[in-house]
Amino acid sequence: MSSREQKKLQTRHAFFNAVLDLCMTGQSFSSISLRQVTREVGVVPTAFYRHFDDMESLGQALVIEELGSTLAILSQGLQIGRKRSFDRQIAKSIQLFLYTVSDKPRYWQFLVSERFGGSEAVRKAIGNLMKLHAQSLSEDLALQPAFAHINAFDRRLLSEAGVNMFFSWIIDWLELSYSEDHDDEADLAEIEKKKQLMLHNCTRQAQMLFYGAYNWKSSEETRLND
Amino acid sequence: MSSREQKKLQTRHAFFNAVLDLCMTGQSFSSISLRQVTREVGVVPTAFYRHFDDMESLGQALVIEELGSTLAILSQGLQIGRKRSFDRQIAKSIQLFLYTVSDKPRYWQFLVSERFGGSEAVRKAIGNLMKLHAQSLSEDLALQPAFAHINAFDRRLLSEAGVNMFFSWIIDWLELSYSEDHDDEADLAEIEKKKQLMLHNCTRQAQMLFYGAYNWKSSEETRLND
DNA sequence: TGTACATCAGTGAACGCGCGTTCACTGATGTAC
DNA sequence: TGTACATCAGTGAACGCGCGTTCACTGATGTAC
Repeated sequence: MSSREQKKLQTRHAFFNAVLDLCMTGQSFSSISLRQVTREVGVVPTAFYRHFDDMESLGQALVIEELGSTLAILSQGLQIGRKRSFDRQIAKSIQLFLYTVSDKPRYWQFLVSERFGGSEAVRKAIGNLMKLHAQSLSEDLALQPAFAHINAFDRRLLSEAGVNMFFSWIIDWLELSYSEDHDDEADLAEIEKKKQLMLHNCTRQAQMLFYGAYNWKSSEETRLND
Repeated sequence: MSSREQKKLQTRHAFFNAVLDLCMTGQSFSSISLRQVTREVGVVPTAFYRHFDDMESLGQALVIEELGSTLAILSQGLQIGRKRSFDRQIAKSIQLFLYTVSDKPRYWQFLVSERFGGSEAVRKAIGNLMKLHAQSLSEDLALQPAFAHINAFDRRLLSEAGVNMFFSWIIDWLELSYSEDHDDEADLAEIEKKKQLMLHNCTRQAQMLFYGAYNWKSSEETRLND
């Protein structure tokens, strides 16, 4: 790759980083202006068009090129169904998940905030990502003997419910993580206690869902009408 | 109440409606401008300040004054734990929930989109609403014999997981509802089939969670460390 | 290797536009006597 | 009931500002011979 191409890719990543940083200041992606982004990157506004058609394309590219790999890494790490001890595996997986989230806060904050946000392209890109993630979780669960009695369709439903549940924790968890950085040291113990409590509660919620699935009979019809 | 006060209240509601309508066009609340709202209401931009300090306050008031009652009505209608037949009760409750959502699409779309959106005041107001809703669901569940063995703490966790699950369906459900209005008549049967399938899938997801809770032992500790 | 030309990421001036907010105002409604 | 004054929701002109996008440009990097 030529040094010119390298430099361009570098700037492209700077655009992604600028968006993520700006989104951490409390504003949503659709309220961020093209000029704000270029200012953050350190280029002139017109340079934007060398990389993207408009903000919508930038957001879409960010999700597809940057956030996709984050989710993929998580999927690979989880492997929730690969181990024997089903019970402890849930607790460990939740722990891994939440600390993965803390590790790249900007990525997860963006995913959650913009999942139902103002940009259609971004919404769709995130939706696709989550479907892929649910698919991958579903395949993992298929390996777990405890779920052998659940058919593929129900396993997919379970995975989607699981992924949605995991995502519902992210914002609260990140808020706890942030307070860790800003509060004085005396409170650190207090925050750590809160994090342990949240880990505990999230694990319990996940257990209710997955125990439910464990006790589930795929053969049983769900009738809607009386 | 004087006719002048009545007129003012009317305009205040017109502001709420304007925001909801504008949010249905695909843009997020934080990207809507003050002038857009006043244009939609049909008053001059400066008239805005007779009612609200800024857009942030408008959003907050909208959630507290308008959307709170919507959720309250739903809670009242659900009463998920009040009936004997626990199994069928889930199916009926999901059905009621989704049709409540279709009934006031703008309200639910706003709640979901802005739950993690760009306005802190709105985010917090919606968070409070959802906590209240989870609380009310938890109290309902306490009346259901099937959950008598679950302690109050776990019941609260279950309720929060449930409310999050319900909210995760809303956007997909509304998209189905919208397509009903816009597609040609030939496809109506197709869409109705999709809605029935989604009702079926949502019910199954809810059953997994609540069956899980049914099989849950509150006495069992959730240990996090090895 | 050296030269002449092509490419193209980033520049900088300029544009018209919608924005939030100020201010002094109008005129219908409400109140005090 | 009639009059004189107060209130205040909505008006309309004006402001300075940041916005997205256009255009012709610069100068470093890449390529062909």
